[in-house]
Amino acid sequence: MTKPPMPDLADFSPFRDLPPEGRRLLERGATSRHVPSTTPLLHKGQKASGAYFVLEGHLRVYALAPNGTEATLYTIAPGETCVFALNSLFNDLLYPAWVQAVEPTTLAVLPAATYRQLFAEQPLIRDFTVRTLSSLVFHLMGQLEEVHAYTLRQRLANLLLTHAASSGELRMTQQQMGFHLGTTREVVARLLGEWVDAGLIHTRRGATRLLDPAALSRLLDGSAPSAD
Amino acid sequence: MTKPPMPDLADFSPFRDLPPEGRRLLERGATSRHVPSTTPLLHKGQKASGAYFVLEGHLRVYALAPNGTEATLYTIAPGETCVFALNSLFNDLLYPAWVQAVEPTTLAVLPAATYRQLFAEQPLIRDFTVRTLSSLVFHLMGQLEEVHAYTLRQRLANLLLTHAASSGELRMTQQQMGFHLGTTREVVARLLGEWVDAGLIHTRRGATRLLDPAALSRLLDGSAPSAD
DNA sequence: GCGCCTCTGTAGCAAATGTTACGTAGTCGG
DNA sequence: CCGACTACGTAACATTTGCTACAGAGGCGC
Repeated sequence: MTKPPMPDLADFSPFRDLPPEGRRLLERGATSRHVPSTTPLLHKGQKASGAYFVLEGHLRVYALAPNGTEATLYTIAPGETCVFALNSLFNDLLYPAWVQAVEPTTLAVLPAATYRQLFAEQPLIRDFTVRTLSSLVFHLMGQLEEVHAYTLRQRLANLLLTHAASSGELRMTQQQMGFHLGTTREVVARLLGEWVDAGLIHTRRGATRLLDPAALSRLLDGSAPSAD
Repeated sequence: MTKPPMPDLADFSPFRDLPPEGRRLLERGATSRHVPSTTPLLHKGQKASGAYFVLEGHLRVYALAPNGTEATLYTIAPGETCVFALNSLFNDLLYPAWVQAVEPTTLAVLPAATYRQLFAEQPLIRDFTVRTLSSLVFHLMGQLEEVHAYTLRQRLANLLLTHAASSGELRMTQQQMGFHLGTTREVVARLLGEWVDAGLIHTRRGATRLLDPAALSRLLDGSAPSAD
């Protein structure tokens, strides 16, 4: 198969709309990098060397517990940036989590100096930066609240409801769901099992189909957890 | 008692170092507001109307679970800003948590328009904003990781170690520790009780004294939890 | 001192979650 | 069809955490 057209950083907002001198900076500084699936990109404690932008694919940012269980903090889709980079760029803080490509991913990397210059000179980049950081704060606060406020059962129901494609099917193994929620496969299987018995969902290898989304939603508030 | 000198926003970094036209903006726009202790400042879902800066006192940002348990997300000390405001300023997102004064607190409030103008015109304010957001992202990621990766026992030990004053004493009721960690007083009492028996700490009304910080630190990694 | 309030210590039970251990079923390549 | 691999189902058990209930102890005002 022929290579699909190589995406370019300059095609993405906000870089697309930069004035000429901004684009010239990009062209001079940006490099591109391809990472195969499941490749770890960044370790906890490592220092990020520049601003990373996802052009194609997906990155996953996750925490890793001493006992080996993972928990997804957030994911980064094409057109978005790894805020860890921004963090390190402006703060000299070490990155507090791990990053991994979940599918073959193309990144653009801007050296810290270039990004800082863009930030100083280009209002578009400033707004983009603040908005990105700000959304992330919002997202993280939501996650943090979720962990404290909801049971695993509720969070799993929420995962199914929010991530199911329009077809009503979530294509994800139970192991992946476990990682996502910071728990183990067995626990996920147990909970899904309950719902299968109750006729709310149907499971098969690698996917879960929602049969009664309304009933799942109801699980989210009522604290009465199981069927009795 | 005579009023202590009223702190002023213009005395704090980065406002202190603004050029004259920046300070003029401040003087015209900033208002000051005093909040007594334990006053709720902001509800979840409310929209923040401006940028808040703490001049005196402390604010606490927390999540509130349906069952009533709280969990501190972060606190805001004098000289710091409520990033929620920044969030709402730039993103039109609703604030995802609650805010409360934990002691009598004086705030400065900058209208959104004023802050946006400062951000656009003053490099100092830009840097301050990004650095603030960025530290918060860092902090929240750390918290999120902590919740997933460590047991309550470890998180409590960590709380004692990191928050104890230089005297080796933490002035906080067990109820407050519970709120902080998102659990209940009884659970805190049980864990502290273990450590009292083991001679690691000494408790009295309203305070906990560390007797053997080294032993507490050791609890943080070894997954062997209790004494046996 | 007395009453009232808040903070602490403790015990026992219930629920949620993690762990261990195995068996089954789908998928793929030969 | 066979073997290997991966994903899933399930059961029993250990641990952790939350919840209820109550008793004692420190502090404070009267």
